[in-house]
Amino acid sequence: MRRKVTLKQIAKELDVSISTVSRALNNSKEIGEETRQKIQAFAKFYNYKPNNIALSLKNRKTKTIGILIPEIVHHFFSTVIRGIEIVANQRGYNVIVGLSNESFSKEVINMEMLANGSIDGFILSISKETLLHQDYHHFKETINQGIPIVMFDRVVNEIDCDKVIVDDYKGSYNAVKKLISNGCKNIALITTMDYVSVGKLRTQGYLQALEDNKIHPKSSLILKLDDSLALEEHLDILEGEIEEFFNRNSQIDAIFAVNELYAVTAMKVARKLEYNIPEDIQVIGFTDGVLSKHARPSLTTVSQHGQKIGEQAAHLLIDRLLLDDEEIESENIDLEIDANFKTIVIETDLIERDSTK
Amino acid sequence: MRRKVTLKQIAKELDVSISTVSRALNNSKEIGEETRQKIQAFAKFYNYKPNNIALSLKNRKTKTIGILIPEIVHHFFSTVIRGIEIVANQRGYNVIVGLSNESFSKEVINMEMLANGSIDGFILSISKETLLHQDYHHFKETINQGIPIVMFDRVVNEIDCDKVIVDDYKGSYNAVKKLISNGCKNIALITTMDYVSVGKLRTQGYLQALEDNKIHPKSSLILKLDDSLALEEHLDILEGEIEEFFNRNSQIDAIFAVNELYAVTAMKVARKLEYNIPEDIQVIGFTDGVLSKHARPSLTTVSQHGQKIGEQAAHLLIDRLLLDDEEIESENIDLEIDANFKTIVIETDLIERDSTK
DNA sequence: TGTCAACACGCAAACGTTTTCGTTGCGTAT
DNA sequence: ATACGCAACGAAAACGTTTGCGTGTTGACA
Repeated sequence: MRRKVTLKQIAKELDVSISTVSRALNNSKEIGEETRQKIQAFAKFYNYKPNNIALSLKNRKTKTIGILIPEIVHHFFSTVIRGIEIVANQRGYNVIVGLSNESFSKEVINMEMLANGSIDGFILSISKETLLHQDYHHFKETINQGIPIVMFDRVVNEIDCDKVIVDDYKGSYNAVKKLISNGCKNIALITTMDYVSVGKLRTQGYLQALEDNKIHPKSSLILKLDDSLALEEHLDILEGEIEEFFNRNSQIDAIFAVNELYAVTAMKVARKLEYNIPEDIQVIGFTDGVLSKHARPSLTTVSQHGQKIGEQAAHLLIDRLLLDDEEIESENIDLEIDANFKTIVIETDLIERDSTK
Repeated sequence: MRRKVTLKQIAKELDVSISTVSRALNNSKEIGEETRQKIQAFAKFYNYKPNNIALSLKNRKTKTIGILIPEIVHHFFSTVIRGIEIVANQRGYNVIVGLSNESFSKEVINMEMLANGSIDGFILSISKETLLHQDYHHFKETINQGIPIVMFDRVVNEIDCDKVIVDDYKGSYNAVKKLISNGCKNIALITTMDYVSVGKLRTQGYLQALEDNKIHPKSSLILKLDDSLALEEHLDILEGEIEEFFNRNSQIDAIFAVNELYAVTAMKVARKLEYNIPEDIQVIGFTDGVLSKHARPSLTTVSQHGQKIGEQAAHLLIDRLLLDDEEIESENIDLEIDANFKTIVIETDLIERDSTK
């Protein structure tokens, strides 16, 4: 077992000083050609690579970004991570992942853990519990410590930072508009509780699309489901809820669901009740995941472009990190002033498949 | 913006030495009760938290583990990550994720990047390209530098390290046995090219199950597909291949597929060709993902328990890291001797759903 | 021959910790 | 009064880098 070689060891071996070795390896022209060659050859032979931790300590930056998301076994979130990772890697950053599991305390713990020097900035999506409690002190403190945050998808106005969001409103607006132009009159909405911001926006888009087309929204056609039903183990309960919903509202001719699972479950129930899709009932879901592509019939969805979201978020964060560097170098003190936070909106696409006409 | 407070700042402010502050905060009894209280109160007020990077440098361990996987938008891999993250967090570790995207060079780059001090050990699954080239020098070098590796799922005998694998052989053996006991005579296998070890093992299990039941395997009933077909964009090609396969072999009464996608695609094609499932053709897939649960009919699968794999892998790695620590403290030099690598086999389960009788 | 660049390199500080080894001051036993 | 032990704290090294500054050795030039 041969541990990694350090500058000190090289220096001792070649009988020069540590600084000489460092400069030689960094191709400083302060070092004579001969010694430089010798040192570089030696270093190459022993496969010298500078120690990242030491560099991090010295430079006060780690070149890694922290990702904090509620769940990783989830098509959307993992797609975002992929986008982040690609850009991060391109630009010389690593990613360290923390999972909140939708829990407030885990989110706080994870954040504090990583904020103590482990990362240069965060990219995160807020956990449901945090959104419910509306307690955002950990975000504020982190930002106050000079650690930039980029939020995506589940964001919140109270926090001043860069954001990347999906146009949930327009996405569902267009989806519902599509259903209307396909001749649907009684369009049902299957959604979640309101405290998740994206759910609220998607509901608003639904309502607005109806109104703009002179259709009076009926509250009976809106099914609000508890989040816990989205868990795999409660799938049958979810089906039951939706089935009752259908039975209460036999006039339904279209369904817009705020996520993929609700949509495919609705399709499953509809077929069980002997509705034909898309002839009797047309269905559109939000979030284009693996289920939508392979459902039967394949599901028309509002695609969120998760990877692009991740890429944009990573660019935003890294841009800001580099900007901060420059400002520190130029001893520019008006850091507070030019904060200039951006919110990037990623447009959704309606991917038409077989669940709509 | 208030940057994080350091020991030095506390020391200066309270007019004591850095060492006193450090000891006071660590509750050393070398420090007088009074000063200790004072320092702790001050530290608490300014929310002092030790800098992780400095600790890492001092302790020569980072308390983070590197995960290196081919792909993250993948039910199995993300499930494994979740398992790793849970255990890692419990035991005080962070996880940093690198994606090889099935590429050899990206795997090497990522590994070298992280091996320079950023992590204490690796948990990884080998990329297809690496398996194809059979070039494992980067694993060997990493291990040689004293950085332990735990491999999962896609492992390789050439490398001596801890491993967590699925019993691919027995899993597919039992699946095929089930099909046979359900009365199937002409069981087709849809698999990948051989160089992915798990694919090979699953094929072997298939063959052995047939032989043990006096069924002569026919090569015409084995469809080997190129991996690239598994990509979303080539879905129609995949369907075409499978459709031709069906047409060549009209006697097929069961299908065993080595992954979820092949299985559901086969079901889709079978239905298109007006076979009934499970009456005419029964189907079993490997890898229990989201597709299997929601396919129509729902797919009987061999479940791999990805989360458990991740948890076991994390335990193996962390156990070894702690073991190494002890050995260093006791200056035990016979590190090489008691390597004692384990291979944990996670048994699969056959989850019976509606695609089998 | 003396002066002064230019060159090539070493010293030491700094990043933020922990920890070993002192160093005080003071009370107590001899 | 001397020695000794102990409590309470400080100085400094170490982890592995980078970098500003100092220094010695050249060579050229006046």
